[in-house]
Amino acid sequence: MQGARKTIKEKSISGHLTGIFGLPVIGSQVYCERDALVQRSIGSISDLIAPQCQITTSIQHQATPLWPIRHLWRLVPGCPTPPLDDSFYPVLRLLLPQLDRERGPYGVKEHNLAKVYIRILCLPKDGRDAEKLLNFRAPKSAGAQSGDFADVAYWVLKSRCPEGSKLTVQQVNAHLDNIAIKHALHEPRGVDDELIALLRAMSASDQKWLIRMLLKDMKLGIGHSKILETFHPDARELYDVTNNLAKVCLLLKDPSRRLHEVEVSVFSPFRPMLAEKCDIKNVEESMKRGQVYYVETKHDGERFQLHMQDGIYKYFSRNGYDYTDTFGSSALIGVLTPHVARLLRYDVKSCILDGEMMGWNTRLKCYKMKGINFDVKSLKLGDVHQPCFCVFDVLYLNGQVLTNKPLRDRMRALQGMFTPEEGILAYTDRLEITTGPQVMEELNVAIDRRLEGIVLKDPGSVYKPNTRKGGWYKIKPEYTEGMMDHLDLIIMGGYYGDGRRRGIISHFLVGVAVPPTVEGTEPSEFHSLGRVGSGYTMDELAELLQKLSPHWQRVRIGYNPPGLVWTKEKPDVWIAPHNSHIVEEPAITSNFELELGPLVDTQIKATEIVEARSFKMNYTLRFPRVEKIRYDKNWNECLTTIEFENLRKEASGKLYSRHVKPEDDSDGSPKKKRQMKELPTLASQFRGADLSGISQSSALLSNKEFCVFTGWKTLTKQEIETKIVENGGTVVQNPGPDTFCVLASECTLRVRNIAKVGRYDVARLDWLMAAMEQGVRVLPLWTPADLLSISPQTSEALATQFDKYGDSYTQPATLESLKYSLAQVEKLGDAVQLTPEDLADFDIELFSGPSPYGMFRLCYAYFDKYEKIHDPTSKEISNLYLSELDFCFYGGKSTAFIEEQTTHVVVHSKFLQHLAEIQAINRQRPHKFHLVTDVWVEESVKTRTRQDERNLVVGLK
DNA sequence: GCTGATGCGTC
DNA sequence: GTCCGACGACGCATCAGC
DNA sequence: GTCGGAC
Repeated sequence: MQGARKTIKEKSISGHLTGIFGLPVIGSQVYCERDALVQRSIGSISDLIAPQCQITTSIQHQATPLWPIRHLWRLVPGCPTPPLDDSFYPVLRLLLPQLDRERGPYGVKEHNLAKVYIRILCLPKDGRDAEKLLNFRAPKSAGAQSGDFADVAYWVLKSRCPEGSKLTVQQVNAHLDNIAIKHALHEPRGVDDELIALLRAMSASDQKWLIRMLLKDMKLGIGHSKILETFHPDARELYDVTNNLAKVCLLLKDPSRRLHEVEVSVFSPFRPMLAEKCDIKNVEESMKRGQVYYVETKHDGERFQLHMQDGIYKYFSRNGYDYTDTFGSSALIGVLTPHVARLLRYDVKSCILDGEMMGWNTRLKCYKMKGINFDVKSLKLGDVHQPCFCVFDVLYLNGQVLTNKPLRDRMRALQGMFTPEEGILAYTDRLEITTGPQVMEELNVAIDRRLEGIVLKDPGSVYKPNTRKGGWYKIKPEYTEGMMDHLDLIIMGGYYGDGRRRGIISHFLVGVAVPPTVEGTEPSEFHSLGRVGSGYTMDELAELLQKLSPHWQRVRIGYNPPGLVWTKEKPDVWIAPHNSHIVEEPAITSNFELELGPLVDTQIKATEIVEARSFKMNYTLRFPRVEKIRYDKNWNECLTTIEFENLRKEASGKLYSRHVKPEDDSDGSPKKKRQMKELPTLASQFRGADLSGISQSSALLSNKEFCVFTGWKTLTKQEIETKIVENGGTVVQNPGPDTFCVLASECTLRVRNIAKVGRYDVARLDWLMAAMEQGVRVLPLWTPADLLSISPQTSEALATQFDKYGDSYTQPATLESLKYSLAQVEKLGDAVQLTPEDLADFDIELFSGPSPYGMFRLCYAYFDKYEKIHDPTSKEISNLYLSELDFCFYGGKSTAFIEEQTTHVVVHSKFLQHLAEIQAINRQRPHKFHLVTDVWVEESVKTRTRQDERNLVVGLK
């Protein structure tokens, strides 16, 4: 059996090689024959004579000068010089077009190719063949070959192409080079010319292979690992650390010579080490007892590696693409390198760093979430966002390769390699832990901070390029059953599949129902939400298609099927809703509780439902897949637009406003069903006390829900919880939407995390204990001194009270009262430790709608109130206190000096003496600030919206 | 100048 | 366990057509 | 990124 399988495998390799290169290569002899292959394929470069080997079956012994290749290389800016000796490379790069990094993109895919072929073959526009090419996936048009463009093209070309082929491997490579060059030079005509030339010179079956090369998918039924392996036992490993097929061919010319050590090297992009997906449930059992592990935050950015040697820098993306141009090749150029060069320790002469490139908002001082209107690879100088490289590994340092050192040694080497600077260059946060609950705790911290998840690393692991099983584990809440809500969506349409799934409807357009206007009737309108094409097995798909296939109808332009509403994204075929079925897709949309650890109940970041342009709903799911096909549900039971909006708001709405919606408070609204399937339970010491048998002795805390984080003085947490219940209160282990406040005796890590999220007030236990001990009937109002952390709502409420006590915004105030209020503001500003993530939420808030109390959230202002600019010790000459107070109350930040981050300078409307000087300062700044008067602040407060600075600007030219 | 289509990189 | 292809989303660049 | 399927 084993033998039989092996034979098949070998046959497929040799078969394909034979098919393409016309070589009689058999089974395991493939690489033994390699030298012959090289000789035939490329000949000797030195004599400038090209080989005789050529694509596909016929072999023509034709000598071709090689000069075009050499010549062309020079035309490509920044291209490395080609290998100038015998090499299998010209062949291998055709076999593995996806791995070839030396030829740029062709800018041509199926659709463009179809148009080119139609044009150059002068095919009738509405004819059968044109239709075949353009709709190559549709079985009706393309027939038996549907789903494989190259195959479809072959049948179209068959009768129109010359029989024999004359092209050599070199010529093919030269043409492909030409296409890439013409594309890079934005000369589509040039690309056409090349394709025409190729078409004239090649047989139909050669064209088929050429098309596959152009599409960078050879459909060999064999992956690149196997091909490389066949070429040389070390080829794969070498490829993983170089991303360079030419180098692989060059260094591994001799199949019998093994490479003793394959190592990363400076300026060669390696394929980065990956982390294995891991469910938090299984973490504890797979952790070795007593062993130390690292926990790192998993940033949602883009993987990058930085190579440096002697002041030359290069940056490579995950797949080995060079982005040095955007980040900078030296200390003198680029958006990042000038800073990095400054921060690297003086004695670092060469290094390779691995990390995640994040976008940093310089004004809000936070990381930008990936995705929404943002690409870290295309940042420019002067943007509010700048790239920040979060480093988590070092693979090479001052001539020494570190990949084979255990992670803990590499971390030692990394330590101190550079001075981290906020928003520029950072060490990825790392914690040493030993137990499962600690991992859990860290995951929850990550959830609180709306990070993607965490990465668990074995300190003993060595760096293994391109492997997922090397001792790194990524843990995301999504990986745990029960963390997801399930959306029941209706299939609105279908799409024809590709490759393995060719010829059938393989993926779908799904949507939600508009609730019927008359209650009890069936929904008649459905809005598209997204596409989905995975999560089901082929068998499940077959079963579904069997039920659906009688009802598919072709989508025609200009005709909208009744009741189906989509926008840009249109399916190939549609189905009437009453014939359709429901699929269930998972999405994180809501609060969830882990019954584990001292945990925090909160929603995770809202990226699972994302804004989308292509669908009617204007939202879609981020990583969609079908969890279940719901034959048990009727078509009219699918999710409604209203339900979807509610789910969405649960996830993202709260992030915007941090207000609990009134309807959420009333228990009349149906609580969302949540499937908590066999979540792990927690050791009893982490659980809350059993409070069921406690009798109530006071109503002091009635209708109030508390969450106790710590003990107090001699009392344990459970004893405090008991007291709360005795006084009529309720207790939860994790704060939720109904929680009155969190209680703690000191600023523990957990308190700080809660404070960072800023949604809850955290009160000192002293305050509550004092009230309970004194036996007061009404809970005393807290003062800022009673609070460890203040939510924005409470902050606002406190501010309102101060108004009541005389600090009106319009009435003249005494110096004393102002000072008090300002101190208060300052205190609040200190207490509300908003994380960058929160600020980002406010960012969204500000740009997508007005906010009642955060209108100055993005603003950093300098108030021009002293005799000398920038000198708080000089005499005060203009009274801007009121403006400043207002400004700070409504989210602004005032600074003592004009700083880089300063967005506004506020001058008094009656005191304009400093104007010229301030304008002069502004002119020298790369980021200009707005120059406004106190009237701007006043008007903004009055209207509760930030006024356009230009309308109230003074004297700016 | 805007929009939609198309291609190419990331996740 | 591994590898691989078939799928999802985005942003950005470019180009054709309005 | 996700997933199922083949080996």
